[in-house]
Amino acid sequence: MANENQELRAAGLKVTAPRIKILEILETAEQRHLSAEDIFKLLMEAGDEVGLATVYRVLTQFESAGLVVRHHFEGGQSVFELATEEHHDHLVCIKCGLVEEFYDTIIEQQQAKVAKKFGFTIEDHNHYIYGLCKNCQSR
Amino acid sequence: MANENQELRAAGLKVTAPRIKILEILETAEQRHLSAEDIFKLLMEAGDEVGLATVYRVLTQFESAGLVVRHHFEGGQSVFELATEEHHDHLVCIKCGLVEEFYDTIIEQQQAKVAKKFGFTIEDHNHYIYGLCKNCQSR
DNA sequence: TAAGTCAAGCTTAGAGTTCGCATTACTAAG
DNA sequence: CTTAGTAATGCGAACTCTAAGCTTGACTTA
Repeated sequence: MANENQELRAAGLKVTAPRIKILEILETAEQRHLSAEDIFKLLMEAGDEVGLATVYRVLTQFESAGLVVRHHFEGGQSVFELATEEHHDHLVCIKCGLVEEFYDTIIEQQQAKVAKKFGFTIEDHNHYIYGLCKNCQSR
Repeated sequence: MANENQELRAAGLKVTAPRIKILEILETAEQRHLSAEDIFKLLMEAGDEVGLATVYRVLTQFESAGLVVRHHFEGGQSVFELATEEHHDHLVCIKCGLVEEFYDTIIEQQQAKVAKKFGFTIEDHNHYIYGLCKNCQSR
């Protein structure tokens, strides 16, 4: 539990109750990918009094600090996930919302080639594949 | 000019002044990728009285009809482009907004493999590469 | 302990997009 | 060609998501 304290300090952020709670939720929730609202609701359910504005602020700070990554899946709010050491992209089920993470060396390499061909230097990329997961196909 | 009429009819859409004008703009603007606001402004400049709500409505209809494709580039509005026969993805300059289109067979193939591995059937995908274009690098 | 700094909370604001409803325009039938 | 019926437009208001302002409260440092 003092774990979060250290992570926050390491990220150069002051240790405060909202930040600890939000980090805790990100680390323990069943869903890895959560929207600000999701987190807000989980806080409410836990009986924690944190304003929605604070949730947004804290998530933005976490993003700047590299603790979390923000994604914009099709047609909805931003979702946040804890940053991992390795970059990865996402497969999203358009029916049930299931999110799978993938990393494909070949795709990454090809991306670099494409950018080079156009004279671009890559800063970032989004690669989302939308479809139906195994479960949702059979219904 | 009667060209647009036919396209609209072919798409199963009634031929109306706003739809003709918007289609015209999409076909003739220097920028292939336009936001609803962009289109609205161009209409205004041309002296055409079309409501912003109508621009959104028409674009949504065009999208449903398969005439245009909608994209959500990072951090802003949706942009629309005329649908092409062939799918393609995008390189976006985060400084000047330049958009380049690319199609990479290998990436497409790998995507299919990834989806298969996870048991997904692909419905759609977004693949945006963000970076600096040649021009913006040198400044 | 007192002063200063930074975060939290709450409300308000803003951007982007959509909705509701009265009016107008297209289409098809007579 | 005219008319009725349906569908689209225009306008404003509303809505969603997110961020900003400002005051209050908490923690740090002297």
